[in-house]
Amino acid sequence: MNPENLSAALAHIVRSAVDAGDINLPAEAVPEAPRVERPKSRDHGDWATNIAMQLGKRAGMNPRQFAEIVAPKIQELDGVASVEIAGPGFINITLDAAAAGELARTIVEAGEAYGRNDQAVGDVVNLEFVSANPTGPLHIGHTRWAALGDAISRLLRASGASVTNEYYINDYGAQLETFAASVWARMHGQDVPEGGYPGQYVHEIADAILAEDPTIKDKTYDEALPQLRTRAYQIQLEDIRATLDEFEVHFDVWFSESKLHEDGAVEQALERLKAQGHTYEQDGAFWLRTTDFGDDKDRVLIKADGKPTYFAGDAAYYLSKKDRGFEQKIYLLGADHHGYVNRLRALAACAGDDMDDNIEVLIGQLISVNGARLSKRAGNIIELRDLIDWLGVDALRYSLARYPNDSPMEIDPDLLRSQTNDNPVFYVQYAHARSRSAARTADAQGIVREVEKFDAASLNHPAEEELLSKLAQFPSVVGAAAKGRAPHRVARHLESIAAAYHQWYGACRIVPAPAQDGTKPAPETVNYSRRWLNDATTQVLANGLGLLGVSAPEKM
RNA sequence: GCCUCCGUAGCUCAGUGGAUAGAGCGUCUGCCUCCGGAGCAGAAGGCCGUAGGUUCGAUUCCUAUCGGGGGCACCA
Repeated sequence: MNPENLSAALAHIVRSAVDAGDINLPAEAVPEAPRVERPKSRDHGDWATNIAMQLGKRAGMNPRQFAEIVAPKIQELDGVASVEIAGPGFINITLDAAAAGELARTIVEAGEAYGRNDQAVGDVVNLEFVSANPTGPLHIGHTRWAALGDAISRLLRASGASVTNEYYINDYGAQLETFAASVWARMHGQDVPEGGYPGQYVHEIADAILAEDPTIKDKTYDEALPQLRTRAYQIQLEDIRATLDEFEVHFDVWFSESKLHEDGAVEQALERLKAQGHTYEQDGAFWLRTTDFGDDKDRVLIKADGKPTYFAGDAAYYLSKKDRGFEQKIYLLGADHHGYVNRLRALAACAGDDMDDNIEVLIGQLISVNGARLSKRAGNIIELRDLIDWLGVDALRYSLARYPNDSPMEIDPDLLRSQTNDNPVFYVQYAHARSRSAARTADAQGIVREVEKFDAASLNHPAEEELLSKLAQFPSVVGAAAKGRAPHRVARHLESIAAAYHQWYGACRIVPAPAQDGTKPAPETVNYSRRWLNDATTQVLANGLGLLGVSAPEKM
C-alpha cells in the first residue's frame, strides 16, 4: 500500500458515495488523485488526506461530516489498520506493518523502474537548453542550465514523456565575424578589435587553425575571413560538445541557426506568420504584432535594410520545432534573457499555437561568484571544464540541481573546492555506499534476499516505518518534480531518504550483533527482511541520483 | 518609469492552501571491543521583510509598500 494506491482507492470511495447519493456533489468535482500526504507528526498516522476539507463545503456539509461518510470505507481497504478523523477534518490513516513493509520487496522487484510514473505520459517535448554561443568555452553561467536541463529531461522521461534535448547553435550573424576578427588579431599578435573576444582561448583557436593551414597567415584579412569564420566556431563548438560529454549532458539535436537562413526557412516562416495575420509593414521594416498577445511592444522581423533580425531566426526555429511534431516547447533561458519571454510566447500565439500549452519558458537566475557576476567580455571566466576538474561531475551537478531554477545562487569557489561534507552530495552518496557495504557484509554471513524468508510485518521499528514511508513517496516526488520542472525536489527527497537510512542503520541491525564471546548468532527472519529493506534503499538512492546525472558509488 | 525574480534560524537555502515552519554549515553536549563515525542522538537559535485582503485555515494566493538581483535594441 503506497500513497498512489491510497489516493486511487480514495477517489473510488468518494465517487461511489456520490453515485449512491450519500454525498451531494457533481461527479466531476471529485479529483482523480486526491492528495495523500505524509503527516509531519507520527501521531497523525502513516498517511493523511484533506479531501473532506476540500470537498466538504461544496457538498454542503461540514468537513467532519464528510469524513464520517468516507472514513469507514477507507477502514475496509486491505492493509489499512486504522482510520481517524482529526482536527478540522483530516483523515489520518495508519497501515498494517505488513502492508507498509511489503514495499521493500516491491521496490527490489521493480529495480530501476521504481520511481517511474505516468505524470507526463503522452507529452512530446522539445527541451532546449544551454545553447551557448560558439564564440567561447562554456563557463559557470551555462553550467547551471546544463545540469538542470539534463535533469529535467531525465525526470520527464521517467514520467513517461518523449523528450528531445536540443541545442541551438547561434552560427549566423555578425558575432561570428567579430569572433573571426578576434582570432585573426591574435594570429597576428595584435589586440582584439573593439567589442571582440579577449579570452586566452582565442589564442588557442588561432594556433589550432594555423596548425591546420599554415598558409592562412599570409592571406589578407578578407581572403582568410570565410575560413576563419567557419573553423573558429567549429573548433569552439567541438570543445563545447566535448565538455558537455564530460559533464554527462547529451543532446539529441544540434540545431544550426544558419541552416534556417540557408534553407529559406526564415522566409517561409515570415510568410506563414503573415498568413496568420499578425504582421505589418512600417518605416520600411516588417513587424510582428506581438502586442496582440501581451508583449509590451511589437517586434521587427525584417529590418529596414532588408536583413532579418535575430528574432526572425527565432520565429523560423519555433516553427521548425512545431513542424517536427513537438507539442510542448520548453526553453531554458538565463535571467539575462528575461526580456525575451513575452515575445517568445507571443510568437507562439502569432504562429497559431496556445501560448499557455505549447510553449514554456523557464528563466533561471544567474550564478554569482563571491558577489561578482561573470561576463565573457570582461574575461573573468570560470570555465565549466575547470569547475569539473575542481569538483568532479557529481558534486557539481548535484549542487546545481539542488536549488530551484529561479533561486539566485551564490557560489563560493573556496567552499566548492574544499570538497568537505557540507556538500550534501556526499551525504547521499555515502548512504548509498554504506548500504552497499552493509549488503556485502550480509552476503558474507549468508543473509541474502530470499522470498520465503521475507516477513514484511517484521519491519515494524519506528525507524523502519519512517524509512519505508520515505521510499514510498519517491514515485510521487519524481512525478511532481517532472511536472514542476523542479529536479531539486528529487535532491531534497534523496537527502531525507539518506537521513532516514542512517537513522535506521543506527537503530536496526541487518546482521545480528555478535555475542559477548564473539560468536555470531543465527540470523532471524527480521535480519533477512532487513536485507530487503537495505537493498530497496540502495535502489531508490541509485534511481534518484541517476535522475540527477550523479553516480551512485559502491565505495567511497 | 515598466516587467520579473528574491526577502524564512548567525550563514547558504528547502517548504505543490493545512496540524507543532525544516535541512546543511557554524555553536554546545553525548555516542564506535558490535554491519562504513563522510554517521547517529540531543541542545540552542524564527513577530516566515512590513501592512492590508481572499479562506474554515496563508510562509504559500491577491493588493500595496520597503529592501536586494536581473531585464527592458530595426544587437546577436
